[in-house]
This record gives sequence, structure tokens and C-alpha cells, in this order.
Amino acid sequence: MPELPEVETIKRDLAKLLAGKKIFNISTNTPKQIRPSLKTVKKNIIGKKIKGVKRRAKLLLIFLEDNLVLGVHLKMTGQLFFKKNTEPKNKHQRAVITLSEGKELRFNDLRKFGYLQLIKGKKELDSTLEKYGPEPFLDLDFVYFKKLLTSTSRAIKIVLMDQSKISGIGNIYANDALFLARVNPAKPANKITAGKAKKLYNSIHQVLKAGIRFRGASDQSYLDALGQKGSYQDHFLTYKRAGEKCFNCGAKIKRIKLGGRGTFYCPICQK
DNA sequence: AGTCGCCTGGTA
DNA sequence: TACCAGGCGACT
Repeated sequence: MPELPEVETIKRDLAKLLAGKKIFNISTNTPKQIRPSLKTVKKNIIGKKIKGVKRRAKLLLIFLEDNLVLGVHLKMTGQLFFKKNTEPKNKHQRAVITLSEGKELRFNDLRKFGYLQLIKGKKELDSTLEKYGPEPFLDLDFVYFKKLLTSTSRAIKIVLMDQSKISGIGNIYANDALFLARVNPAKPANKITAGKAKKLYNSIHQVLKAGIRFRGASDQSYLDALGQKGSYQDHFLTYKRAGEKCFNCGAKIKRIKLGGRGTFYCPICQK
């Protein structure tokens, strides 16, 4: 599911909901999704208090006492729900962390691509996060962005979605940012002019901000920590709009494949 | 740089 | 029946 705006929405909610809660237990029916193992995670986190919640790229980071961090990656269909232990469980529930005050943190994941990962200590945290490129709202500056584009002939959309180059952009927001900037998704990154690069840089921030404002895109399985839908799906510019009219020129939005992913763009506006 | 695998389910 | 799906790591 989730790209930067969706994970950010969950993070902001969980930061409030989880602060100060104590972990009583963790259980799973899909041990493959618990790293390094259920046994190790259990041994380390039971009895620990939750200190805070952060996000790096599309990875959620739940900070515990004793320099422990529980990383959660939702991949395509993961959900993280904060619920009362009396509420009915989801059909695709994969793991549960029971908390103080009769609360639970529930990890649902239809396709089982996501995972929970125990990270011990600062060194391990650093090595876990070192693969990620700059954050759009923190340290992604235009000088870096411009240089990144001139450094490769890969299709610009592939570059935008490369987490080692820029963090947090996935398929939905890549498509929409490219539309806003009027850049063709298949265009080699190093063929993009400085002016267009600036436009694209601004568009990335614009679509991610919109995503956060609408609390994410609930197109398929994404729901926030309380099980509520976001509404960015009502504001898609190109994503999933193949055959529909371009909001700028009225031409038909086209769908192609790029890097194996569905790619949507206006063939008239995006050159 | 491009393709495949991981999984399950919805839809044409 | 075939193809599609907010991701990403391991392969060529």
C-alpha cells in the first residue's frame, strides 16, 4: 500500500496513541514476517515501554526503552491497527502486539510481503537506514536532485521511485508528480532540462503534501491506524485514470508499463 | 538496467 | 483464464 504520505499518517496517529504504552506480548501465525525471529523479538520487547514513533522512507520505527526499535514495513498490503482487545480481528491478521490498558497493535497483511523487524542499538539502526536516500521534507535539496537526474539515463519515473536515491515516493505519487511537472515518465533522467527539474522538484513536494493532507490514498487496502480511509484517491491526477480525460488538455490518459509497474500519463501534456 | 519472486485476492 | 495490485530484494 503505502508510500510516504500513508506511512506518515500512520506515524502521526501512532505517535499519540502508543506513547507510554507497555508491551505485554507479541504473537504471530506467520513467523516469516517477524525478524530476526519471533523468539528473539519476544525475548527483547516484552515489558518494554514505547517511547515514540518515527518514519524513515516507508519504514515505520517504533522506539522502545533500552535502545530498541521495532521497524514495521507494510509493503503492498500491510495495515497497522491500534484497537481494543475486544474488537473483532481482521481476516488477514498476521501478528498482534498486546499492550497495556487493554489495547493491541495489530498487523494485517493480505499478501504477506510486509514484516516486523527488531533493531537493537544505534549501530544496527544506522545500518538498517543507510540504504535510504534523502527525505523529501528534510534533506532532499535541489542541488542534489539536479545532480541525481544528470547522473543517469534511466527513465525518470524509475529514478523517482528508487528508495536509495530519494525516500518515500511510490507508484501513485511518482505518476502524479510527473503529471504536475508535465514530464514524460519514460524520459531519460539526464535529458530533463534544469527548468523542468525544478518544476518536478516542486511537484514532488506538492503531491506528497496533498497525500498527507488527505490522509493517504485508500485505493485498495490502505487504512490508517484507526481503520479509517484516506481520501487522496479522490484526487488522483493520472494514477489509475487510463482512458479518462487529462485534467489539463482533455486528451485520454495512457497506461504503459515501466519497470514492471503500471504507469499513467497524458501523451499530449507530458513530453 | 531489466525481470522474477514473494503471496493472496479482485476483476475483466 | 489472464492480468492486475501503494514494494523491494535477488537475480541475471
